[in-house]
Amino acid sequence: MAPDQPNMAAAKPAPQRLKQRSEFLRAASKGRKAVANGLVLQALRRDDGLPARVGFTVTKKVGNSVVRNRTRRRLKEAARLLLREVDVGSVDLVLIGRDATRSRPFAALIDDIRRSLGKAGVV
RNA sequence: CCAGACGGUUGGACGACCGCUGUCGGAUGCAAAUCCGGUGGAGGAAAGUCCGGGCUCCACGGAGAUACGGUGCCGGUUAACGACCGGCGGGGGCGACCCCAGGGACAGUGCCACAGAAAACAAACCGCCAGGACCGGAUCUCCUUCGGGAAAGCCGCUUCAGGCAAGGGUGAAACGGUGCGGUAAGAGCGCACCGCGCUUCUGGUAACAGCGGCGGCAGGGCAAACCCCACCGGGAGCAAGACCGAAUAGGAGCGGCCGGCGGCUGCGAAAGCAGUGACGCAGGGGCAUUUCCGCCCUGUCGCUCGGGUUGGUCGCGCGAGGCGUGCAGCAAUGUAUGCCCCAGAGGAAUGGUCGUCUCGUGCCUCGGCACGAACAGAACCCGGCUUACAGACCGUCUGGCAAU
Repeated sequence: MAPDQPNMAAAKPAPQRLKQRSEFLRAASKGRKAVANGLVLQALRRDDGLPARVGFTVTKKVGNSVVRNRTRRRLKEAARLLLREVDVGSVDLVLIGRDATRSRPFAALIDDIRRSLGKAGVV
């Protein structure tokens, strides 16, 4: 297990969260949408120079609260790890969990997000 | 050893890396913050939201009545309860044990389908019974003109007015059951036992139980139909509620009162008087404080109405608290004492990934390889109840089998 280089991580903090319902609705109606095996991505470019923000949506259709918690936590962790190395600029991202999000291999899940960002024209 | 009953505990373990959040300490910084280190971070049900409380706001003079809702054997426990514990009664099981919405049906109203004669003033469909009348039959006796006639009891049919409720049949249920006596036939009509009601005595705090006595016997079921009786109960809920922001806020309407200067309107030759709440000034207030500048509001008092409640802080975790031990109690529980501080989010943290082990299932070369890890996620807190739950472990007891 290779220890992290102290100067390489650059102490990039976790991305800000989307919190307002109106922000979610705006991303859904005006943003671009990309569907992958493990998730659905909605992306809305803001062009205001502020850092990217991420929101998560897991509906009750996916399962009970334990299942929904686990689904959202995997998405959250995958997004955190990916956005640490990929700069997406000023954009609002909404990650929507699906049934497969829970069982998808973690590396594949990260790759799903990466390719969805490309499809949505963010990167 | 097998089968079973009851109670309790537990609810995967360890490590590495990368994270989130509360808190403590330190460093940097004017500050906001950032970094480093330590430490805490989901459940037995966190669930359903079915009861009971704390807490908060609203309402409320006392007492009673009524309405509505709830509870309902007895005693105890508890802050309280519809909970719990111990009993009682009824039912089930060979047993350990389990189940029960368990006050009142002589206060009243109502319902009881189908079947059945009848479902609640008691009554009588098929029946059973002695009697009267008519008819028929055989038998005995008497009379005879030998054709037959008379009379008696018996049997049968029909019918009349009665007695009866044993038997049949219907039903979940029909004025208690079995047996013997009794009778025309029967019937608690009489008797014995059982059941039921009342009751002396005994035991028990009580529910109730036991022994005895008396009564031939009250009277169907449903109160989870209304109802009656006893007891209990204000309403809404942390999106409660409080503060900050922004506070002396500010806006609209109505009314009262007052009027520094100018302006405007009316009267007047003028001075002035009256009106007009604002167009300007002065004065006053706010933007943390002082000076200047700037911006905003503004006569004052009262009443009414509407907008704003995307933000921040508190409420918010030392509590009917947890663990251990002693004592009291059959127990629920109480009490004494020692130790401990044990989540606090807010699109909502409590995690993500990988590895080793554990357990389960499947496959087979018997040692590995795959797949899987019960139910389920705090949201103000506490006591219960209910529901979901893979597996593992412990204790007590019952019925068998075997051995001693």
